[in-house]
Amino acid sequence: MTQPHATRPARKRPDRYHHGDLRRALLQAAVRVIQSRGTEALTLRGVGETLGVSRSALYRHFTDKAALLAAVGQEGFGELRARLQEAWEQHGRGRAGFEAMGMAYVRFALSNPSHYRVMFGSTRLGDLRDPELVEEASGAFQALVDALVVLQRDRLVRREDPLQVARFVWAIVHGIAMLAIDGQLERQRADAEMLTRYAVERLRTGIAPAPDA
Amino acid sequence: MTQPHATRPARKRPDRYHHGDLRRALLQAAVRVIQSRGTEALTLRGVGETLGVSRSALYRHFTDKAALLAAVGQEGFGELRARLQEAWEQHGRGRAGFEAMGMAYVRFALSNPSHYRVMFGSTRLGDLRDPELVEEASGAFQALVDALVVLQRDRLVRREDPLQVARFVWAIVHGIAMLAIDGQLERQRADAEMLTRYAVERLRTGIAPAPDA
DNA sequence: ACCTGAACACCGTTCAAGT
DNA sequence: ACCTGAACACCGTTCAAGT
Repeated sequence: MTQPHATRPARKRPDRYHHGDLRRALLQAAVRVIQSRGTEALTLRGVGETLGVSRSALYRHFTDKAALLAAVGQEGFGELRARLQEAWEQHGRGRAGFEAMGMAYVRFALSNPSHYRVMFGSTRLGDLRDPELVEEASGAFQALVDALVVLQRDRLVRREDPLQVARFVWAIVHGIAMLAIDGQLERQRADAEMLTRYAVERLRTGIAPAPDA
Repeated sequence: MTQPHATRPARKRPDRYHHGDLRRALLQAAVRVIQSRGTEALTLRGVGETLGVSRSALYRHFTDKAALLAAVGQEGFGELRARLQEAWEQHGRGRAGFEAMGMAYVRFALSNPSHYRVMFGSTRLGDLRDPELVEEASGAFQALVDALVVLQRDRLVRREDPLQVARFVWAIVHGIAMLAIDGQLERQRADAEMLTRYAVERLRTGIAPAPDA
């Protein structure tokens, strides 16, 4: 207040030398670009420019573009896990909760298609897979395993290896999500949600005719 | 035979002006690069060079790189349909044939991971989807629908909308294939095949406990 | 420690020009 | 009709240099 408004506090100066938490800013900017304009549109020059930073400043915080994408993917798996746990807990940790998880999974993917693709695509970029990305992906998968163990305890799911059942369920929602994202379902969102509901029901009883039919 | 061997038939001259069927040659070269070194390694300059042709010759036959990739994807869907039909017909068009189709699907994807990715990824490249690619993809999907209709007739599958059942089954094998390709299953091929077998069985009877359990 | 700016080796695409 | 070769506007990455 005592200063003339020509010299603002440092946090307002866009041309200052050090950039608070540049790594975090770069990551958020990358996520924003991917969300709004797709992964193809993500360029290191572009994110640097929006942050008012040189295009090579990024290399102080990420070894290369693949590492940046791995961080984006990691962030996505964290969000996905949160959505799955919310759905499970807010719908009674039973059959309804299980269906809600499936819907939440597919909705997350369709609401963040480019981000979702990076989550699974960036594991193969770079020679060795980013261990932190793998860790976060395991966390999301574990949310599914945990739910299945509860369903098994309540005799709603066969008592087989929960990891195997979880992989099966994961493949189904991942398959639906990817088909929808890639435009293989006619009316993307509506068909994906209908298919998810159908899948949850047929997952329970199978596609063989009912015994009394 | 009457000509001296210094002047061979035109088809043997590698430096001739016109290139028999350049479009076909470009497509095959692109498939070869994608198979052996991945989609990232596919450059128009590269395929031109291996064919001894300028890098812009390609634009006489494809509107751009996305169109070339769409043609690659189209070719892949044709091969996939052939594999599915083979498996179905050679295993008795029944329950065994259905499982064989599932295995054939996943094996095709794991044997041609980059090609498989292009098949599904190139639908979103380009603003309007290549109609020939869509057509070929529908053909592969139809092989699955046809099999399900037979299974329904023989009372091995519920008599619901076969398109819906087919989408469900497709999502499962696609999900397994994508997870395996992206390195989300520990031992890629072994886990994918085990999971496929498991899926076919649980697909039949569901994951709910058996009625007499 | 952190960032810059020029340079390098790549891309896809276009277009006037050749045959 | 079909292809060439130079040019253009982009990339990611490196590295000596600045503060």
